[in-house]
Amino acid sequence: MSLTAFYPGATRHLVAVDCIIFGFDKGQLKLLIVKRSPAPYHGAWSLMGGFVDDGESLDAAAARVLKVNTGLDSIYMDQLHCYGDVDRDTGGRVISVAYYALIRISEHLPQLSPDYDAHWLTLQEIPDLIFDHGKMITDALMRLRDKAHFHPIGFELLPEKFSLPQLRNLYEEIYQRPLDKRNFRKKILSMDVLEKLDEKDKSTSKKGANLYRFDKKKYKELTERGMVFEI
Amino acid sequence: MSLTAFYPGATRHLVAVDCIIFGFDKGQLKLLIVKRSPAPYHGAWSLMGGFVDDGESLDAAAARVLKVNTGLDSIYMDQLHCYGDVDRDTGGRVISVAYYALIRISEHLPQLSPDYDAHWLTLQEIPDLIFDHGKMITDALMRLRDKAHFHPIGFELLPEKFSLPQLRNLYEEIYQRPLDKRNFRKKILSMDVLEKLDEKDKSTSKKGANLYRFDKKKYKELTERGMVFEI
DNA sequence: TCAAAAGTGTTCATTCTACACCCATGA
DNA sequence: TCATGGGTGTAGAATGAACACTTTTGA
Repeated sequence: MSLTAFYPGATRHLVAVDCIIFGFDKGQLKLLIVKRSPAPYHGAWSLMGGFVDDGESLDAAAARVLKVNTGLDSIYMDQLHCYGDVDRDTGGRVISVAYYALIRISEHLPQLSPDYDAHWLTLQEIPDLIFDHGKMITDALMRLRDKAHFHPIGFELLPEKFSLPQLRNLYEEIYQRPLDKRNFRKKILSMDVLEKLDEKDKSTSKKGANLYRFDKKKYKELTERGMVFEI
Repeated sequence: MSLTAFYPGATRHLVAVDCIIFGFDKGQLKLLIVKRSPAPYHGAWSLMGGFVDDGESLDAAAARVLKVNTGLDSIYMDQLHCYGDVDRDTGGRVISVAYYALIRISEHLPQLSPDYDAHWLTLQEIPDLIFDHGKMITDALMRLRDKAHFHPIGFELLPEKFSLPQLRNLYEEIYQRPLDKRNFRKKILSMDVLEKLDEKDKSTSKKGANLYRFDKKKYKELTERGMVFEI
């Protein structure tokens, strides 16, 4: 059964996915940005992207682009928005579906090989990007804030074991404002979704900070009983 | 400068927009659903949709589909999500960008002409729809709830002049739970974005309910000063 | 012993929730 | 006059925000 039998004459479009990749490293929120090799705009900064293939879902295309560029698998990804202005890509009409991804830099990418031309940049370091990629990043940041507020996605950016000061630091970066140490601790612990480990992280202080682990199972149980995660 | 010079060999896709159209009438939240005429699935229930043309942005395509189907212009529309599973459309691979729209039924569409085969149905009346249109509606409802919570989009569904009981009724429909009369009134009035008119709506009671109007200008001023709309 | 970060409680202000009676009016 | 929906206030509970000192330990 041919497609054009049903939908004759409709215009076909190039459809791409672009990935806004967040990481958290040395207390700072960072984005993975590449120097573009394909024309047009060779050498310009851009997000990682690629075209959606035949027989490939959008989600799969986004996962593939991430995998090809970073080698990573099983990463948290979520669709951000579909960008469809006619002239958004100066190389021709391309509709782009943007996804954002959250990566544990420390575990997965101790350092990117420099010849890859991919760089972890802080929000302040982000240069001008091609097309509407700058807008995509702005939108992704807003989405990250909104989402992090009511969903436990922050943990996707931290190592499996983390300290409360680390976690607070992360949220301070995401929200771009200071959070009270005691109130933060009270709130997150009151939700009862962190497992306190018998281990300390001594890398940032002599006393050492207790390590915790996010308990997914417990979180699921509690939300099913109506608990609302909020931080 | 030809596109394929830059992007040779990339697959082109059919891209559609589908519209989830919300209305509020007789105290009930409703959706505009059509009986589909084009093959495949002639006669089945579906959302309004259409293909994205060459030289047409996604937003423009969504607005066009709405205009063609309802005659309406300048309607609140917002992108919901881009649906891209390979087999989502059984007639062939079509990527669909879903938009939701909010319509003042009372002002614009007192009644739809029955020969249009478009129908305002309550959430309970919605039949099984083709493809993933049911999922789109579920997603749109969740989005409407989230958005209505912190943005004054409810007013898009009401006539310009409305009473507080009417407004409360709308939010009860959106959230699917009863709201306390006094607390609701207190909250919405405390935000100081409603203009109290010197008019009453006597259609639902002998005493009559005072009419109000949403003051966009005031709302804008207040949000610029940091006020957060929440209901 | 001291510098540096981790950890800990309380108070006050604000917001949320629950709740019941009078009012205006057309039938 | 009465039935119907519109309109109003308060008290107690819960939550949020502000704030300072003690603990641990490696250098």
